Amino acid sequence: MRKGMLEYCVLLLLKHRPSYASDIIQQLKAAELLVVEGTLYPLLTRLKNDGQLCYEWQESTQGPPRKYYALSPEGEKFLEGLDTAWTELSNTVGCLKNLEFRIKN
Amino acid sequence: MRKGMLEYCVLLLLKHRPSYASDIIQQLKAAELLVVEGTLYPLLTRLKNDGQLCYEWQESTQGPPRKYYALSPEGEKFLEGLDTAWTELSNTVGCLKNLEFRIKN
DNA sequence: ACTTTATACTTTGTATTGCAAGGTACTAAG
DNA sequence: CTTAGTACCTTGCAATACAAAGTATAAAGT
Repeated sequence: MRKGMLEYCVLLLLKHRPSYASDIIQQLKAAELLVVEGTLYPLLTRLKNDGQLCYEWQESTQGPPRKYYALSPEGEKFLEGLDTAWTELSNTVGCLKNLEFRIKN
Repeated sequence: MRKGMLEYCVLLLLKHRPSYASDIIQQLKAAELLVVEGTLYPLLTRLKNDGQLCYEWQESTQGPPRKYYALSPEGEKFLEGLDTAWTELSNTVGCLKNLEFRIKN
């Protein structure tokens, strides 16, 4: 069911604050969404290639440098579209659940 | 983004009322979820093969007979699991959106 | 110096899902 | 007996998620 939602969740996170992959995974885990590297890295690369994200390398005090991703202006517009889609999907499910509710009572 | 949500929506509909494919498509359209035959038929077949749905043929007054699908007891349990997953996903997105809200104001 | 550990980024192969497009079959009307 | 309407089904392709394995950098221990 989470399919396709990851993109939205990652963009929401990055709008809040630019982050690098491992950090994103930790933040999503805090929001109870488990993602693994093999899922996230290709997603970030794809969003960058599509122009929705940009990144810059930053040194780390504890290991190799990190790729900090952030939303591009294009990405912000794209995210607004996803916001709309999410709202509509939410409404649809709510509508279908109410249907179920009505029959039960 | 709708990936994986269709299954949930279809099961919600069928819990409400057993239906056949073309009718399901119409009902989903009424809930503003556009689905096409090439998506729905394989989904129904898969859910039936997994034991979540069962069906029976019923004559129609206006054309060929229809395959009415309904939830099996197993399917009802499965749907409860999806209900939980949906609630959690909703919470996760809400959480991530609030993060965004806080930074904006 | 060299190995180990921790951190971070990347790639490959596979399963699942959604969809466009095309096909089959039954019924009723002309 | 052809046409139109309805309904069901299949095939091939693209996109997404993931497991698993690989590469690379830096710091700490020996």
